[in-house]
Amino acid sequence: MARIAELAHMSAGHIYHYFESKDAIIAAIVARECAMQAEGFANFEAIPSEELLQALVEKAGEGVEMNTDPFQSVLNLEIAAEAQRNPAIAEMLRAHDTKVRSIFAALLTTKLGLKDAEGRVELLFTIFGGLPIRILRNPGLDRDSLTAFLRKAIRSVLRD
Amino acid sequence: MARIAELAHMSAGHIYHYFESKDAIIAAIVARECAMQAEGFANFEAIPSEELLQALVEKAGEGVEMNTDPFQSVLNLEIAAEAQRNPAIAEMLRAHDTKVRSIFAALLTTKLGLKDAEGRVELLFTIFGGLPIRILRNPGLDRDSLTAFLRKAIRSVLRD
DNA sequence: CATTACTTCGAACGTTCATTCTAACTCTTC
DNA sequence: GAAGAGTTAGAATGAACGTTCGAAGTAATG
Repeated sequence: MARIAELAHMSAGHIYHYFESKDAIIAAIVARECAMQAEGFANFEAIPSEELLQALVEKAGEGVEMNTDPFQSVLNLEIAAEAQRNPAIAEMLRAHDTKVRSIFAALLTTKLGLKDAEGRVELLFTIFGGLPIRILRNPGLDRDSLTAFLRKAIRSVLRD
Repeated sequence: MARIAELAHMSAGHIYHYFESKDAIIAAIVARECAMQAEGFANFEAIPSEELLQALVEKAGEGVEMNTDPFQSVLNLEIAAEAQRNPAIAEMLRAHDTKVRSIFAALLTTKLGLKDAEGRVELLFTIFGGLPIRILRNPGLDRDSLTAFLRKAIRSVLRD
């Protein structure tokens, strides 16, 4: 709280006029991150069926960039760690995950005509969700090389 | 420390006869986890070249099982979170990661004759490293369905 | 100008936590 | 069985942290 107050240029006590507790701040951060991610997924819905596969393959680079970004990757890991000890945060994360999973699976089913879309989605989410851990363990990661093979994998997973 | 003492059936003070500090306990846990993981990778080296690809595809199921195990996945996420605020732990993780990455990449290069093995390894490590986050966000994850597509992806990534 | 409401501060509080220390206990050795 | 070394407990310590609270400051209203 002291550090947050410092960064927000206010006293620690003053923060409690905006947030009920530190947990409320954390919940707000997580909610904002979930909302931002949901927005990203919403963009896919506007893409015509015949372009979707190619678009997903191309967007892989952005996904790698975003999920290995120093700020974003640290925040995402921090959120995961918080969810392990804070049931309220875990619940937020799970509800959000269920939502984006079904959105994305529906996309694959209807636009790409794929069976078992849920399993494919889980694999893709595992990969992008795993990037923060990867960059933590190997900060010198060659993003381009990884992206190249990721694109191969995506094409394979999104094929019948 | 109180909780550790309770689980170890000793007083909190007594623990300090075995470990210098709480950080030393954490470092020991991380070192043990790294050693166990390194052992697992060492097993691959005994596999003949012509069986390796098939073995890796088959071992995917075990990898999913292990990395979504309630204890193991929570511990791995906890270690990652710790590394974010404890430089000593981060260094251990990175040194270990460099080691296993090069072991595995050498395997792919010499036994499977693959180029750009490093990139392939990064993708595989990203996937398995991402499983703890996946199971956290979706505890109801269908492991079999995920494993099926993971095997497809592995075959694709380990092809020329 | 006076009164009221809102804003902001920072000290104080209570709790939690890792760590230290002293004293008691247990075993070994002569 | 006495002495000494190693072991264990548990209270004490001091720091860190989230939160509360009263006072001081600022703006709005009549």
